[in-house]
Amino acid sequence: MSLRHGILGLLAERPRSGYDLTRAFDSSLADVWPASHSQIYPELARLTADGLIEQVGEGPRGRKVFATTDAGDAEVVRWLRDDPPNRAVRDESLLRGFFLWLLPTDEARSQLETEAAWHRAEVARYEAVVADGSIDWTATPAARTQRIMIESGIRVRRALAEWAKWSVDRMEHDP
Amino acid sequence: MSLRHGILGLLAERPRSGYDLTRAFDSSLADVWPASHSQIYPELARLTADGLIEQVGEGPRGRKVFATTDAGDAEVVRWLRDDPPNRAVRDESLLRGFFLWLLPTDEARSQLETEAAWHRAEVARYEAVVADGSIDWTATPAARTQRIMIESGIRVRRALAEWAKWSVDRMEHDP
DNA sequence: GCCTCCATGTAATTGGTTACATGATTCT
DNA sequence: AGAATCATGTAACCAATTACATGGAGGC
Repeated sequence: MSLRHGILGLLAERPRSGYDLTRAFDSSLADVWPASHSQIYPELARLTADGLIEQVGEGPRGRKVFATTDAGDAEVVRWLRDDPPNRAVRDESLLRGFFLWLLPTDEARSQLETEAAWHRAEVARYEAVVADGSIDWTATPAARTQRIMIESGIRVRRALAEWAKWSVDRMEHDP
Repeated sequence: MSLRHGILGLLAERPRSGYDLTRAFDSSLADVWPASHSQIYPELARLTADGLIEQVGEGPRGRKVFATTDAGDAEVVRWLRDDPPNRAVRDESLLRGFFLWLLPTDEARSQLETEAAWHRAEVARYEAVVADGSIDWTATPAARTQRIMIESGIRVRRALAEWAKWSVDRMEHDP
């Protein structure tokens, strides 16, 4: 139940509304665990019913702000400590890769070049976030951790960009 | 509909049974698109009903061998050409990373060391497959493509192993 | 005779996506 | 006045996991 724990983890940092959570799952967490508001709002209701979070405030337009309860904080930590990570990863781009031999060589090559370009653009996007002067990545434990997680994104994308280029070169002299 | 196209792609290479497909989704494709037999058998029925595959043989223990039809072959190619890849990736290990600041530093460090070790072991596993003398990676277009896809696994895992080590070092002098 | 692997399927539940539905506030 | 953004929710559908269920063939 990763969505559940993702929400708990975000609320353990600071109180947020469903809308705030939706934006977090759509920006910083989008590359590891995307989630939409239609999933988040019902889960907030369940987490409240289970006593792991509670509403701690309200705002304009019916905004409801939630925070973790002590039980909720304990549950995230328990999850991190005791639940073994589910290492199943689903990546449609790479699945397609397995079947590229079904296309004419030049089309396959062109698709891999598109992949390389996409990953390079992602690296640039991450690097721009890191270089953003308005963020102090040493300010809090959460910020330091976030800096580390951005680094994982940079390195994975860079590896995939270089891999895609390597594949194109390899196909060049071995069609 | 990635499962559907994954099955079509595998059957485009050569005829297989549901059991064969299950093993493929559990070995070579496991790292990009895991799928279990309980998903595969109903999908084979749907693909048959849609005229994209057909049963071309049978074997002991009720084994049914399927192959793509011309329409099926055309559909995989159409998918590769026209459907933009869904780039949403879900990785629970990395999601957990975002919340490691909730653990005492030494526990967080130890978790990252476990990650590094796991990724290094995966790299070794892939490298053993590549080094397996009984496989000729230049024999067919499909084999050449598979070699390229294994390389993506090696490079991504290596990047993550090195990232995890980098994170531990970073936490060392900046707790 | 027993164990392992091969081989196929269904059912119940959970998780996730897409579409539907509504409305307040703020900015220009 | 109109557009963009903030803000919440539900419903229908599709995809995936886990559990249930069964049995044949081959090796030892």
